Amino acid sequence: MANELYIIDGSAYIYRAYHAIAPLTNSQGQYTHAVYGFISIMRRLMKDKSPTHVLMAYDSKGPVFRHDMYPEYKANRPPMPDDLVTQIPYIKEYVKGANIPSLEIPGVEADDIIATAALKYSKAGFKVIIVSGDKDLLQLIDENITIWDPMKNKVMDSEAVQQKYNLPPTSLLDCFALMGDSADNVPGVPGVGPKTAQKLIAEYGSLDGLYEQIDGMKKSKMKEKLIDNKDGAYLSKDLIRLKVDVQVPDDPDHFLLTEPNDDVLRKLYEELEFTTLLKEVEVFEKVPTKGFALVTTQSELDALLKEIQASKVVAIDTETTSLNSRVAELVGVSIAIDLERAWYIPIGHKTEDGDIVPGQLSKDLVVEALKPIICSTEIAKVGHNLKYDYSVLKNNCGVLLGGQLIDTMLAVYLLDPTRRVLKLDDLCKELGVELTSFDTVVNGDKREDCFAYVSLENACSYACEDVYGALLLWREYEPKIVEMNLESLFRDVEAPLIPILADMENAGIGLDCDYLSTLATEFSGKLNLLEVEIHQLAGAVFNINSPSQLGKILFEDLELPHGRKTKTGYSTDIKVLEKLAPRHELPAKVILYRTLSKLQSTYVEKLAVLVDQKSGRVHTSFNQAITATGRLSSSNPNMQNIPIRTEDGNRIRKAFIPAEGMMFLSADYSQIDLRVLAHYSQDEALLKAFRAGADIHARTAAQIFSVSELLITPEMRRVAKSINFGIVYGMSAFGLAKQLEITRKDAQQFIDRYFAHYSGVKTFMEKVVEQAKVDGFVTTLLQRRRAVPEINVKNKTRREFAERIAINTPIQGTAADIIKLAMLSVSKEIKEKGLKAKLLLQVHDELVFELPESELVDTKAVVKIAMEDALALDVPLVANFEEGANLAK
DNA sequence: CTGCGATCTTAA
DNA sequence: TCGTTAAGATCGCAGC
Repeated sequence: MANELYIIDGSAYIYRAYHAIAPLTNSQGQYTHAVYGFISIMRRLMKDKSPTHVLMAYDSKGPVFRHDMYPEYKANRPPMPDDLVTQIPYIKEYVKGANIPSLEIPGVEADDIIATAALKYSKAGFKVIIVSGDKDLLQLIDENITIWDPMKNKVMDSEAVQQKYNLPPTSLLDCFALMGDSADNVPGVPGVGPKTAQKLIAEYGSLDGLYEQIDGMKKSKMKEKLIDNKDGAYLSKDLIRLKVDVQVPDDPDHFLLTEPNDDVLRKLYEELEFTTLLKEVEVFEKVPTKGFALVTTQSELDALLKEIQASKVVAIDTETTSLNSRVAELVGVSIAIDLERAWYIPIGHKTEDGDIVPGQLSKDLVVEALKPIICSTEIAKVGHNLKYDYSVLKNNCGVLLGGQLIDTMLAVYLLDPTRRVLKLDDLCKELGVELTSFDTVVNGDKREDCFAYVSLENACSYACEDVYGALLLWREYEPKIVEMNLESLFRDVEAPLIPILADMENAGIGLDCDYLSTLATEFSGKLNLLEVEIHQLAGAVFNINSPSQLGKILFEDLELPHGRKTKTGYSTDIKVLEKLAPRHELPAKVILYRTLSKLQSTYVEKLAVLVDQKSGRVHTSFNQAITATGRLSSSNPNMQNIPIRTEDGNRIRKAFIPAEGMMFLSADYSQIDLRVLAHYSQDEALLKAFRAGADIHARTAAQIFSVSELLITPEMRRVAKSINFGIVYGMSAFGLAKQLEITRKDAQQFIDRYFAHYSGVKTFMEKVVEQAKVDGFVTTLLQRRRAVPEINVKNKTRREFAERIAINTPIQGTAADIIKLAMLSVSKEIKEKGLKAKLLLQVHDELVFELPESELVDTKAVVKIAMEDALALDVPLVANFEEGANLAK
């Protein structure tokens, strides 16, 4: 394959970057947007094309030879704006630092350098790609020279030119000469635009041809103009013609692209404050591996134990054969006592043949020896995602990880619950330390138990790096946790929750697979029928699951009135379909199809796949470091959104069954969000309502409709319920109107009446927002914190969103705090009272237990107290119970 | 083939 | 523009 040379129209892209990006400055007031834009374009070129040879061509400063020919050349161009002038040196510095070869030649323009170079090096055997959007360069195109415009991502070759201009590239010069160029003040022939010029050159072949035969042209205004402006046309041709004999190096390898000079770039990015770019040229510290040791003999193990004895805090990490902690087998354990000393104890490393790698201590021996440390309540354990290690040690080794659990993943989550980056190696990178990645150490091995095949030495450095990394993170985060008042939440709530969540995951929940498969058969039968009916009604076969195809059928083929539009087309959501249902049978069927197919794919089919064949149960994952408010989340499967509102949904709930002799007990908090709101706001009416044990929705309805609570209709209660929920989310009149399908005016009236009665709520909301504007964050009752960075921005939409976050997070987050406290308390009580009840699920305001039927009364009493006394608010907390042989309501 | 955004639906 | 927090199925496009 021929070598490729990319020639970049540097000056043009400087201007483009300048205009494309909104003004931006560093803290010193230096404008930086053109630099940033230019660098972005170049980086995209480097990334997308990975060029080997590159030439950056610049215009020269001052007049060029064309000014000698025609003093008015480019005379109408305004001078370069001052805020761009000051950015040029930075751009040139970047090009130098990136080691992009460049040329700037006095008296000629970038186009001339490009033309000369393109011809010269294409003759030398290069494929030349000119990076430019300038049409004047199109005249250079031949079989070895193309032009690529990265902004439009369009490649121009001879064929593309022919298509656009109906002329070969060689005729373009003559064509452009007739047209002239107002931007460059090139006169051309007045009255001749692109269409006429193309036609003339196509007809006469060239400018010379045109003027040779001009006498034969039939008399017209155009003919006169052409004759009158012959000089202008030829002058224009000379101006547009590119110089092809400027001085450029003979050896094309002059333009070999070499590795960028990170020191230069770092200095530049630092000065301009390009933080994202800075990350890429950061220098990472190497992990000091001197203190890492492999433990393969009894005496080494003894020595290790002796060293640990004096430690109050150790970092620990398990290496295993699986990400699933219920089947994972221990391959090795690493332990660190400080940033200088770490050990790796290999146990289950295998050869490719599956034989045990010789020289490893036995698992039983190691577990027995480490047990006093692992289980010790006196030694705190540092680790990243300790829930996993807790489970592995319990399931695979029969030991309980004890002592304070210092989970660095939870620490960083509490410091910023909105952050998405939680992986150990990424977090270490932020601190300037690069750990060996898992992929590197297993060398791309895709087997699930790949770590077992890693050599002892490589495993040692990898595993020791992990415990080192966890210690490093804790050294960084601990002072911040203290400083931000998060210590108690971390130590007394999140950390002790780890084993509880691990136990819930390990317990799983029983599934009636036979029942589930009859359900699957029934649903798929119904879906097939519906599919046929829908296709018949539509008069076409299409994918019902595709909103775009469905939209086309409904609103184009059937010509039904469309509602809301989305970014990509017509909306076909449930609201739209319900509106259409009275007009046509099809949307009604689609609603049925959608709900059933959702149940089928998300629940019926997924649960059957996820059921553990060994236990007959599904084991969800409870994620403790995901949500912005402090709630848990659940995945694989999500046990927090099992359907409940519809009959078919409830049939899915029936598939969950307790073990033999056991039953389910579900306990849910009554109106926990509104009770938290009452506590926060100290609103008299709200406090009174909850203290009186009132039906809060009915009471709200009585207020906003000004009638006795006894006369409240279900419809009135529904409206009140919507408002009560909406309040917690910071809803507007618009939102309420949409929800209730009433006018905005009516909605506003409801809201006004609500706030008139619950005036303390309004004050509370205003205060929270006001405080957030000062602090930049909000907190829950247990000091959980969430930053609200956009609370003071100019953009109204974003600011109002931040305000709603500021209102909702303390409420939702405090409710999350409370149920976490309840989980801790209930687990402790169950253990102390020797009850057999097991906590299986948490669904934000609900706890689900599995327990022996014989212990129902006792367990209920324990759960009630644990939940209702979880935290003392200024209103009572109330838990309600449901029991049964499945999860149906 | 993989990743990702958009749309839609499920829950509290 | 317009109601918070999640998970996940599916489509359809962009890029490899």
